[in-house]
Amino acid sequence: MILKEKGISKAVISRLPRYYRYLGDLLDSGVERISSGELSERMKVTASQIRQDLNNFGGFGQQGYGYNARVLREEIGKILGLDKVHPMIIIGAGHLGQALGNYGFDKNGFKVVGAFDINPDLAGMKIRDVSVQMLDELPEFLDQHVVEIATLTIPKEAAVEVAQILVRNGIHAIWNFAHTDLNLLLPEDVVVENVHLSESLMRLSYNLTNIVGAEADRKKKIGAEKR
Amino acid sequence: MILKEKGISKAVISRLPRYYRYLGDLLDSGVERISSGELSERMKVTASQIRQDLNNFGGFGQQGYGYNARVLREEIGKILGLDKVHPMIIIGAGHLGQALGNYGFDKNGFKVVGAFDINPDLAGMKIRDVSVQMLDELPEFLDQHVVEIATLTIPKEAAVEVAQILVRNGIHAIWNFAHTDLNLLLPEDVVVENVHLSESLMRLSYNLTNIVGAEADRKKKIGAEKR
DNA sequence: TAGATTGTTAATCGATTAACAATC
DNA sequence: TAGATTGTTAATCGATTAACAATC
Repeated sequence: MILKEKGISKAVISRLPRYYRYLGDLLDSGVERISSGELSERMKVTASQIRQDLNNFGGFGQQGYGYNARVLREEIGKILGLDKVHPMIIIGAGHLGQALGNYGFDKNGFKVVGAFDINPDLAGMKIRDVSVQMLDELPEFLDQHVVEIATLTIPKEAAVEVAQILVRNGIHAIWNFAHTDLNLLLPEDVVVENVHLSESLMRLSYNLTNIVGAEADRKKKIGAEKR
Repeated sequence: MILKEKGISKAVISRLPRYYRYLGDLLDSGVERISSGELSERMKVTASQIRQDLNNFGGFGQQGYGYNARVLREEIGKILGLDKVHPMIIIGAGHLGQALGNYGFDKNGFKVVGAFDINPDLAGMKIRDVSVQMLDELPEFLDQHVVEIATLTIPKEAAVEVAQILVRNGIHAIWNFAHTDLNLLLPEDVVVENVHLSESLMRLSYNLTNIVGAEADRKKKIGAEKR
C-alpha cells in the first residue's frame, strides 16, 4: 500500500496537473465523457501517453467507452493531494509574496494561514485576511499552528537560513521562489518545488533569439536572394 | 550559420539558465576556473552531461584545464540572448503583474517599457517608472514602440483574445501566466513560455502527499510494530 | 614530459510511441 | 453482437551516462 505509488517518473507527475486542468475545462464546457483519443487531440500529446500515464495509478477508463471526465478529474485530484486542505505560509511579503497570497490557490485547497517578513514597515499589513508578522515570530507560530507548506519569496541570500529554520520547526514542503536550489541543501524528507522565474524568462529569450530571430534572418535572406 | 543551433533538445535548453546561475555564483565567490567534474559535484548532475550540453554549442573548455568561468558564463549568456536588451510589456497590472514589473529582470536585459490593464482604477498607477495604460491603447503603443516580449498576467478567459491582439501587432514572444496553453493556439513563429503556478503547487502537493506522507506512514507503522 | 580534463563516440537506460488482445 | 476504446506488452526513439582518445 505504501509503496503502491512508488517509482513513478517525474515526467508523469508533471503532466498530471495539466490533465487535471483540461478535464476541468471540459467539464466546464459540458463534456462528461472523453476518450484518450479526443483528449490527445486537444492536448497535442499522444493517446498512448495519456493511457500509459493514467495506468500508473489505476484503470480509470472503460473499454469501448473512454473515461468519465468527472471521475477521472477527481481521481487525479486525489493523486495530487487536492482532496485535502494544505495550510500554507508565505515568507517574504514583498510584491511577489503579496501576489501569491492573493492568487486564489484556495480553490485547490492551498490555504494561506500566515505571512512573515523582516521589514517592520510591513508588520500588520493585510494579505487577504492574514496580517504580516515579523520573522522572529515564525518558530512560535509553527509551534502553535498546523502548517504544511512554506512559500519562500525572499532574496537568495536569506533563503538557506530561513529554510533551515522552517525545517527545524517541522516544515516538510517548500515552494521556493529564491534563486537557489534549496533541494540540494535540505534533508531528503523535505520536498522542494523550485520556481525560478528568471530562468523561465531566459528560456523564452533563447527561443526568441534562436527560433523567431533565425526565422526572421531566413526571410530576410530569401528576400535578398529574390532581388 | 542559421541552422547552426538547430535541433538542440528542450532538455538541454532548460538546463542552460541553471549553468548560467551557478557560474555567476562561482564568480561572485571568486572562482575563475572550473572543471566539469567540480561543477557536476556542486550541481548534482554528471560531468558527462555538462560536457555534452556545452558541446552542443561549441568547445568552450580546454583539455587539462577545464573552463574559464567568466568566459563560459558570457558564452551561455549569448546563447540565451542575454547580451541584448529585450523590451517587455506587462498585460494585467494586478498583484502578479506588479510583482513581475518590480522583480528586477532588468539586470538580465529584460526591460519593462509598458504596462496595460482593463481596470480604469489602475490607469496611471506606477510600476517602477512606467505607468499603467488602458488596454485599448495597446495597438497604438505597439505601433510606436519596439517591444519584443509580452507578459500575460490576466485571467485565462481574456488570455486568448489578448494574445491574438498582441500577435496581430507584431509580438513574437509571450510569457504566459494565464491558465491556458497559448502555444497551442498561436502561429508557429510565436514563442510562448507558459508559467503555470498552480500546477507547480500541485506537483509540490503530490510530493508532499506521496513522499513525505508515505514516509510518515512508514515510520508510524514501524513504531506500531515495535509496540 | 606527465597529469588533467576536455570533446566525442559508444553503451546504457528510460521514456515515448505503436500495436493489439481484452473487454465493455 | 459489432464497434469502440481501454489496458498492457513490445518496439522505437531519444536522452543520459560511460569510456577513452585527443590535447592542453
